[in-house]
Parts: sequence; C-alpha cells; structure tokens
Amino acid sequence: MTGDTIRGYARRMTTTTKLPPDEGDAAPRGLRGAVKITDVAAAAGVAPMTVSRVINTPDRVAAPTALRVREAIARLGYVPNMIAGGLSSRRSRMIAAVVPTIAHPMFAEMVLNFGEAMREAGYQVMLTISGYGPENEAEIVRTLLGRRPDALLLTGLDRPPEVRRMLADSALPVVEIWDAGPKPTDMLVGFDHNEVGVAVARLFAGKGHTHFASIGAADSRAQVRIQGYRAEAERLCGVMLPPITTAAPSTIMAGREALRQLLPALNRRTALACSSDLLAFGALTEAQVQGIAVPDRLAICGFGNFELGAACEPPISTVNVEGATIGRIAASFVLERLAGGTTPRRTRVPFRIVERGTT
Amino acid sequence: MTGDTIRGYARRMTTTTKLPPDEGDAAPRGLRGAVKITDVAAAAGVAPMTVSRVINTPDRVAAPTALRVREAIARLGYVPNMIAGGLSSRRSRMIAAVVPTIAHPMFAEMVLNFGEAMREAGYQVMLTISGYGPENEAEIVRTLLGRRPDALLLTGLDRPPEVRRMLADSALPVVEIWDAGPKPTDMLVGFDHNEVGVAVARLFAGKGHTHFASIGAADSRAQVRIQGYRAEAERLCGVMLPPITTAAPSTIMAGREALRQLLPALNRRTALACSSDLLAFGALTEAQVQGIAVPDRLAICGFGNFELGAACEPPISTVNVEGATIGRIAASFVLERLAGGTTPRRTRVPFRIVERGTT
DNA sequence: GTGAAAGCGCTAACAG
DNA sequence: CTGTTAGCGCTTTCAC
Repeated sequence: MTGDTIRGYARRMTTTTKLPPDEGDAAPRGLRGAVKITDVAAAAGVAPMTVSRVINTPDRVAAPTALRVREAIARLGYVPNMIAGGLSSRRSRMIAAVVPTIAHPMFAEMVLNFGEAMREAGYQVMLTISGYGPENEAEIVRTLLGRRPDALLLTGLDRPPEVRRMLADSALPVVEIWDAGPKPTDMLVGFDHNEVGVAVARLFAGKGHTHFASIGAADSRAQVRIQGYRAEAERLCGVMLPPITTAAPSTIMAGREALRQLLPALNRRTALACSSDLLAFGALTEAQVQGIAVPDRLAICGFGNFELGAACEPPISTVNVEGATIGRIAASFVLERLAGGTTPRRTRVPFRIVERGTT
Repeated sequence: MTGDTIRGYARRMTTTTKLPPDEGDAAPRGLRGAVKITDVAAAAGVAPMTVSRVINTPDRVAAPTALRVREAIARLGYVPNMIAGGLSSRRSRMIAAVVPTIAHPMFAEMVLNFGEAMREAGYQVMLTISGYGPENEAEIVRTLLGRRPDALLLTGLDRPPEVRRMLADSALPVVEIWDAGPKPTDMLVGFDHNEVGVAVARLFAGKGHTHFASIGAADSRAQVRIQGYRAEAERLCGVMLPPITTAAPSTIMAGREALRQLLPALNRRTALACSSDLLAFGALTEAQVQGIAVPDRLAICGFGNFELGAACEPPISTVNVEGATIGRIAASFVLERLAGGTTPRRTRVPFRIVERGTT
C-alpha cells in the first residue's frame, strides 16, 4: 500500500519531458494539488455554494458575481470533482452501457451515437464489452451498479434472473437494445430478429428460389434470424439444405469455410442467407474462387449492411438496421426518464432489405 | 428539476414487466433503497469499518467475522458505493481512455484488451471516442479529469498545450499509445509510423519496383506513414506518382475511387502503398474490375492487418501492429505505476510486414 | 483483530 | 440572490 500514497507525484522527476515553467501564481501544484471549491470561493470572495451554483445553475446567480467566480475558476484551473458532487447529489451523471462487441459496425455506431447524445446532455458513458453469452453479466452489472450510474443500457433481453433482480432493486432507468420481445426490463429499442429472417426468405421466394441454404453464427439473435428464415422458407414449400452454424463472432474466413462445406449440396440454383455480412462476403469470395455464378447459381443475402458489402464486387444484398438510430433513440429515452418522464418507452426500429448485386 | 427527485421510482408501476415476488426479508426496497455499509454492519453485528475491511483487505479480518459479514452482504444484496469509497480514499478505481475511433480493428482490439486487463485488476475503463483531430481534446480531458480517474490512456502525441498543462497539474499516470516520439507526456506504448512507411518502400524496392504510388487518409499518422514511404522510395531513385489523399476515416469506397484517379498514370508496373487495409481492399477490388493484374501490374500493400485483407482473394499484403499487445502493455504500465512504480516506461511495439498475394 | 471519530469535496435544504 | 448547516457513504487514522 505504500505505493498508493505517492501515486503520480515524484514521477515527473524521472521523465525526460520538460514541463512548462510555472505560470505566475496559477493553480497550486503541491501534493493532492487539486484545487477545490473552497479555493475558488475564497479567491472569488463568495461562499462555496455560490461557486456550485455558477457551475450547475448559472441563472440563479447575479451576473457580476458569476463573472468573478468564473474568472477565479479559470485562473485556478478548477475542475469540479464529480465524485464528490455525485455523492452529495446522488446523481453520478454517468450511464453504464454493456454491449457484446464493438467489432460489429452496428454496435460501434450505436455506442458512438449513444455516447455523443449523452455527452451533449452532460452525461458520460461507461462502456463494458461483455462478449457473447450472458454468463458473466451478473458480475458486470454488479460492478457497474457500484458506480451508481444514473441509468443503464444493456444489449438483448436474455437476462439472468439475478440481473433482473439487481436491476429491479436499483430502480434505475434501463434501456435494452438490439432485440424486441414482450417483457423488457424497462425501456426498449430493438427489432424482431425472427421477422428479419422471414423477410429474407420472402425476398428469395419472390425471385423464384426453391432451394434454401443458411450460414449462421452461434449467437442467440443470429440463430433467431436464421430460424425465422428457415421456417418461412419451409412454409413456402422450399427445399432446405442443412443449416451451417459457425462460431460467434462471425468472420469472413468462417463464411468461406462454410461455403466450402455447402459446396456438394449446391447442385442447383440456391438461395443463401447469412447471419452477417462478413459471412456473406466470405461465401461470395469462395463462390467466386470456386467459379459459382453469383447471383445466377447462388444468390446471397447478408445482414448488417457493413461497408464491405456495399463496396465489394458484386455488392452484397443485405438487411440494414441503423445502429446510429438505435443509439440516438436509446439516448432520448434515457434522457426523458432522467428529466422526470415516466412513460414506459418501447420502440421497434425498422429494418430494411437492401437489394444489391448478389440477389 | 422536479423530475430528478423521483428518478426511477414510480416507474415500475407503469411497466408491464412482472417483478419477482419479494424473496423473504431480502434487500430493503423502499425509496433510496440502496443498502449501505451500515445496514450490512448492523445485520452482521459489526462496525462498518469491519465490513469495509472484508471487502477491501479481507486478510485483516478474522475468518469467522468475515464469514458473517459476507453472509450479510449476500443476504442484503449489498453493492458497495464506489463513489463514496472513491471520495474517501481518493482512488476512483477508474481509468479514462480516449481513442479516435473504435471502427478501426486495431483500436477495437486495443480497447478490448486494455479494458480486460484493467478490469481484472479491479479498475473500470471510461472510454471516450474523440474522432480524428485534437480540436476538442481539451474539453474531453477536462470532463474526464472531473471524474478523478486514477490514470489516463490517450492516443497519439499531438497534444494541445492546454491539455499538457492539465495533465501535468493532475500529476496522474498517463500512457500514450499508437505513436512513438521523443517527448511523451509520461508513459508510451507506440511505434514509429515513419518507419512503417520506410519498410513498405523497401519491400517494394526489393521486388524490383521502380514506380511508386500511394493512397493515404487525411489523418496525421497515416500521412506520416505515407511520407516515410515516399521519402524512402525517392531515396531509392523511384519514380513517384502523385500522392492521393482521401478523407479520414478510411473507407473501401475511397480506395476504389482513389484507384480510379490513379488509373491514367498506371501505364506500367507500379507499387501502391495504402494507409489502411480498407483503402487497399478498395484499390484491389477496383483493379480487378478494371482488369489490372494484381500483383503483376499493380502490387498493393495495406496497413492494419484487418481480417478482410487476410480473407479476400487474393489476400492483401499488409503491415501488422498488434492492438491487443498495445492494450495489454499499456495496462501493465498503468498498473505498475498505480502499484507505486516510478519507472518512466516507454516501449516501441514492433510492427511486421505480412506478405500475401498482392505483392 | 476490531471499533470510533473525523472528514473526503461537494450539494440539498433552508434561512436570510 | 447568497450564505449556513448538515450530511451523502465510505475510508483514513488512531485507539483499544
């Protein structure tokens, strides 16, 4: 524990970095050198509470006073301690978010837009990347709750009972994204993955396909999409090739490998649904290598609308779900609740089939 | 402000979610229902301080006492308030990280591994995605410092003076990643982007190339790589085609477009360096569409070692820098400092040219 | 090995 | 519009 007490102090002396010389009587630099609200108050000749008001509720302070305080803040380089503020006000101005991955462009977009919207409103987002599978979600949520976030954003609806209990006990606003289902914890911004699969099957059927194949990652939502696709194709009397399941998260290589597995069964015109554009691109690439004509012999539809699918040759038909939109809607729901709203917001975001060269 | 006081309370009544029935005399649920350390202490018949010890320094508590306390913690569902703990101990157990993007696989990997390593050590990472360009870095760092992180991870070395000042004043451990240069703020885990460019030029030169082209994103590090490449190629008496500069962040489409621009100048065997595998894949795709033989007429080398480059056909030669390694080393540096170390750690991580089908 | 007192830096609540 | 008082929930410090 000895080290903890000198965290970050003597250190500068051991670096070669030249520090700028002290600029006049600026911020005090000593140990625990952080300027605090009382320092600012003293410098401005007001009470600490007035400094607090200048920062949090500026319109409740007379203009000349506020000016003096702001001047002192700038001069001293005061950075309010939100940890202390949060303890006192019981508002951490922090939102906890959990997503399975940021490698998936949709989640990356979602995170980016959610974070931006929350930041504009004065909140920070604490992001945790959980990986697929809900195994350690309880652990993650417990840790997150320890920081007393003002709200949570979680992915999916597949929540262990222990987590549901913790969330209920915390009584915090919760937004669940990505999935749509009947019993969200609280608020919801998602879509029905089964419907996505159905829509893809109908797209193919509408083009006269009678033979249907699928490549799906071993991730619960991906499997729901694939099942929706297969069920609908079957309902339409399609001939089903055996489903290929690949490891989650999806990769291009897995798509190539899966197409190679599919090869022997590909003896007539076939429609192929992939649970990700990465798999679809892999399948397309391998089809080209194997000399299978796309889309004439093999039609391919992916999911996710990755830039890759739009920019490759031929461009890949896919299903578009806007991560950015999900992120912004989720942020607006959270902010509304934080502002006192009580509406139990639930929204299905639309998805859209983007037809391109592979169908 | 009226809303603030009822944040999250009456809400459950308006949802359709069925809550599980109260399980015996479990955690108190009322307003501000959070169980606190005094509740646990009372339930276990000890002082709050003993509960704190059970959580933070278990070996300073007698086994039977600890057992009773742990039992009470579990029964009440106590989640320690780290905001209160942080205020008291002056250790937030939080690390602030700033990266320009998470769309780039290397940053995604870096963030993932850094976060994992820190989490294992009991820290959380608060991530901010800044976008390219240091314009708003001061604002971001100020906000982050308000949370009193125990350390910071920042990208690049291109730091506005105001930020350098804030960092120096805070006296916190800082690790800068991605770049290598003579005057880091504190610790460093990066590589020399110029050297990367030089290495690519030499790769091409070694294969007898005499004509050199480049496609680079308008991002400072990408430009350094491209300049290193062009300077070295020139030094080796290469004939230089005019550089193509594309918008940051890089896209596949930009690579295709850039190759189209390059087309008129491509009247003999040419080597093409791209500042990202996305640009390289775009160039490759467009070359295939245009019927330019790769690698015979046009050799291509990318940067980043994205899965895309490895899995497409032909696979793209590239420069590999392990984001995961950077993340883990950065975490180890921070943890060492947090444990009391004072060594001014600076490391250059190696990069490696991965030759594949496009050279 | 355990407890009591004091206080981290801020803001809610009330008073003036 | 501004100030005073009293905590927020925990940990530090010191006593036992």
